[in-house]
Amino acid sequence: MADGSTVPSSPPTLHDVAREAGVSIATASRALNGSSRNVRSENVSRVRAAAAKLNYEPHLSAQAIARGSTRTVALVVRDVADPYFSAIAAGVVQATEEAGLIVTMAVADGSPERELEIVRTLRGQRPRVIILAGSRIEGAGVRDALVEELAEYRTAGGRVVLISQRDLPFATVTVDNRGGAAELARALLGLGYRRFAVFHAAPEIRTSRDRYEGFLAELAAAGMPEPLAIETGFTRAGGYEAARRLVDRGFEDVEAVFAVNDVMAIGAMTAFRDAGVMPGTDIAVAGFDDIEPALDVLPPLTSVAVPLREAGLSAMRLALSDGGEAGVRHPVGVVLRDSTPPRRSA
Amino acid sequence: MADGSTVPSSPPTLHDVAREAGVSIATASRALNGSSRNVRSENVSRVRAAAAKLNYEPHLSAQAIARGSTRTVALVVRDVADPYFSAIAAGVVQATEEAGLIVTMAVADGSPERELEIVRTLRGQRPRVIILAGSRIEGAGVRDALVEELAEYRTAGGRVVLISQRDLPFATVTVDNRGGAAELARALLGLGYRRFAVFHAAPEIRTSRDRYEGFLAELAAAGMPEPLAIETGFTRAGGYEAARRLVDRGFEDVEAVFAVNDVMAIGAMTAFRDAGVMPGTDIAVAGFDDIEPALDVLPPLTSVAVPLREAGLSAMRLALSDGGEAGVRHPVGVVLRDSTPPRRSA
DNA sequence: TTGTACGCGTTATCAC
DNA sequence: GTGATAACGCGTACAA
Repeated sequence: MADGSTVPSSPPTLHDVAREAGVSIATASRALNGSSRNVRSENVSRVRAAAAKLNYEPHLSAQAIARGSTRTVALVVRDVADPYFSAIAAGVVQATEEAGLIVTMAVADGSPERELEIVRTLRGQRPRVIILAGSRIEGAGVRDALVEELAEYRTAGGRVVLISQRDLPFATVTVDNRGGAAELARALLGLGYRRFAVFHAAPEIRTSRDRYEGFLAELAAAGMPEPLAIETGFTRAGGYEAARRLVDRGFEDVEAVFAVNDVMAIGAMTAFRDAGVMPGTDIAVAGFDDIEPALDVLPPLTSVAVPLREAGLSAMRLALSDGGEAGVRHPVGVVLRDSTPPRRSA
Repeated sequence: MADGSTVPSSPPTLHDVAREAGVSIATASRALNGSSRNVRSENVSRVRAAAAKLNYEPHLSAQAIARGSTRTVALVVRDVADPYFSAIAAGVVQATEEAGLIVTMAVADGSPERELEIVRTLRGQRPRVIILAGSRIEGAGVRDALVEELAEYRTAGGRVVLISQRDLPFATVTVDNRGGAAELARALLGLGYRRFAVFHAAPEIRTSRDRYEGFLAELAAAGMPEPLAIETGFTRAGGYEAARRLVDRGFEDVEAVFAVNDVMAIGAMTAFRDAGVMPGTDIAVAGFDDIEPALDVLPPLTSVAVPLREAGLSAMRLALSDGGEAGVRHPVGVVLRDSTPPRRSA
């Protein structure tokens, strides 16, 4: 029972490295990450060698507590599996790793209460940054509680960045949802469509509301009749269900459907087809986001391109460049495809 | 300048709570999360009230260092934006949150070296669990280094779980890739197909290799000629490109394409269509994974259903129920759709 | 340039 | 039941 015992051996500490290198703990610390260069280069290499030999890796929690700040970025999304959020997450993770930081992830699942709870417990992590993507915080008291919580966090030195949620006193990266929807409306009008249905989500979801309103406003400005509005879930299943409802009630004179995001639009296309209604032929369909699958469905989906990954990158950039409540707004662009073919004028 | 100064106020500590409640730090600690029940209930509520009033949240790093263990689960994936991995990640996150733990995420981007580097620095987090999904570790020395690194981590009390990567001395959750591919081959033979092309990825990607080999083995067992193999990327772009190559060379007598995952298959379908070759009509296409978009493309994609989210859940379950090198293997099932219509016998 | 010693916020081990 | 106090692993004055 001399040395070969390989039981729960704990990882080497700075102490071990120092001993191995024959220097003090302080010197070892300085040699490995000292902001001060005041260490004899010979000792530096000695310490580095010892660290490498022992396969030493500094205990991040210990560093955090000693330094008074962590290296983590907390990301809160509605749903990782949704391509919209996973694209944003990909951008956040990339930028975070490039900055040498660590991402922690939490899923709010569309519940404002859950989101508030997450933010509350998140503070225990003492993250450097909190990024909220796709929150749904228009609901009365929860909203205020969340704002207060975030404000307190910021007062303690944290950075808050919201993605796609403006009107809150924090740095924000948005996309021009209203403008994009309006542009889409103009494009569809230009193609000859006149009677629309809009599949939108609950107004608490800001993204949905902005797109919905932008579309409506443009239609109204063009003197068009009000479109048929169907409220449903902000998901593929929601789009599918809304399309079924539309088919069931008989869609009268509706010529084109605008679903406020692509997964809804794609779900709707499949529902139409399942009901024997051919998207692109019997009814036009347009979405929003221009996620990858939009190219792969048939007919390819008309959409509004949103730089999702870029939004994630911007969020981190914003967080690191301690700007105030500034915000960046990404432009979007309509992409016309075969799901909305030109319509022969009535 | 008395009390209203709201500058960088740091978050309340246990000390503050104790003072506010009029008890000692030790009592406060015990009242909030002490495993020992030896605290007067009156004091418990007093402390709880103080904590609530101050909006106290325990410093996780401090707890980690005091307790000697963190509450984090480290997840390493190839790419968050890929629906395959985001589905797995969703499962992992869900199970982790249910267990009251925290997920950190890192992206390996398909590089074994990067993955090794990630695992190395990950040890600094002292995570309770490391989950590797979709690694690519068959490459010579990197593989051994990774195994050694993980083994060392485990010796220090950490739990390692691999998803979709067997043959390594760690707990593993796999899906029956070989069996599923063989079953798919049988099904396609049953539909009357005889001449195949297979789009597969580099053999270092174990998942791809297993599916490829399973498909080949079944074909061979049935006395079929060897299929045309095209190696490409494990992504949508890879599938697209492989399909282009197949079209360019003229695909002779190939009747059906098996792409080793759905995103490749979907990319291939789009490429075929772009080239004027109608998938399902001019050429059959089958994939693997049965991700959601498989239902939305036209024709709907024949695939092999893999319980991705379940795999993520299993991984966490495995990690928490300190089993040894055990493993779970999820069954898969062929789902025939219109992308592989029955073929009139030759 | 280096080492000693203290502090970070928390838990755990003691006495009381 | 409770309160000092010593850890935990590290950074960093301060002194040498």
